[in-house]
Amino acid sequence: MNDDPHHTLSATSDDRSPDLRAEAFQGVRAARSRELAEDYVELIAELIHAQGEARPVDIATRMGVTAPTVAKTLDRLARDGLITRAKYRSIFLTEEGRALAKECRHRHDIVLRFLLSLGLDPETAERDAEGIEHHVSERTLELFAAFVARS
Amino acid sequence: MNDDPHHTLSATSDDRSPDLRAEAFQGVRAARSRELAEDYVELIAELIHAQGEARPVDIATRMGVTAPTVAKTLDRLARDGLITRAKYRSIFLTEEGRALAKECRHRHDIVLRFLLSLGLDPETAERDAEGIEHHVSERTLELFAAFVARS
DNA sequence: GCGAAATGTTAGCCAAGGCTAACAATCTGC
DNA sequence: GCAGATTGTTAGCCTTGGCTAACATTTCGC
Repeated sequence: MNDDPHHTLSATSDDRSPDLRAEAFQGVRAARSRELAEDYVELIAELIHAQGEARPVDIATRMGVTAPTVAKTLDRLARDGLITRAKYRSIFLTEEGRALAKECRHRHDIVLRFLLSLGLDPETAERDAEGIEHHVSERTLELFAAFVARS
Repeated sequence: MNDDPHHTLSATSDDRSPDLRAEAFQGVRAARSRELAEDYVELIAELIHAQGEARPVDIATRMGVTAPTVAKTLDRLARDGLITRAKYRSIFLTEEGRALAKECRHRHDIVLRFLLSLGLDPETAERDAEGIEHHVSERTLELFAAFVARS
């Protein structure tokens, strides 16, 4: 797997070409730029389900940010076609937003259940899942799901 | 594990208090703000090991960004005490930078080996590890390491 | 050792995602 | 139905992390 005789840095030293490496980082950056939108859409879907509507104040509370930050982010989501909103009214997901929410929920669920299967306590599992879910490829997700099913 | 009779949203519905939820997101945001610094420091350590020195041009190539972006980021790292640099000279890690690099390398290794143990192909494993490593708690890391050792 | 190529820096632009302060609208209780 | 509380918006500021264009320095080839 690795015939570097030195082996000093690590047992999994990264000998990929700089280009491949650069691609990986670009992928990570792309994922990062989607993360916030995914978190919002997922939360909005949840609020609509749980309370019948999604209000900025509830989003702010649950995201741990201030109301103006929520307003600005919601404007971006609307611009990007994920939600619709009217002044002083609660928020609705577009078809596209609902699709994204569903997909995120699915990924979140699998990651969370995977971590729980490994034996992680629920609170840490929830925290880690929140961060990890946006960085898991389709292939990895399948492996996680298979592991959960097997356990 | 979950006695919610509805069970309509998901098998792992999130009934944490809004405050706990907000904390989780704050943690994720904190992790995000550290990510770039960690990636740079890790890469700088690697370059120093592999080539004897870390030059901005190599960082730019491997991170997939332009030279001015690297320059600006390096200024922030210097401001934050992770590296030292002189104009037109190559980059050095401070004691603190070296410690961070070591820690990151360790986390990266475990996550990567864990993904490989699950049966993921090396290229995808490397890509996913890059994104995941910053969002894995100490507890989770231990579980990953234990899994690798067991397999 | 000089000129060209490679590398590094500076200036200035942009968008995202935070914040506070100030104001506007809606909702609630009486 | 109005006053006060709650909620929502707007304006303006900041940092981060991207970019291009322009310029400065260093290094390399000969």
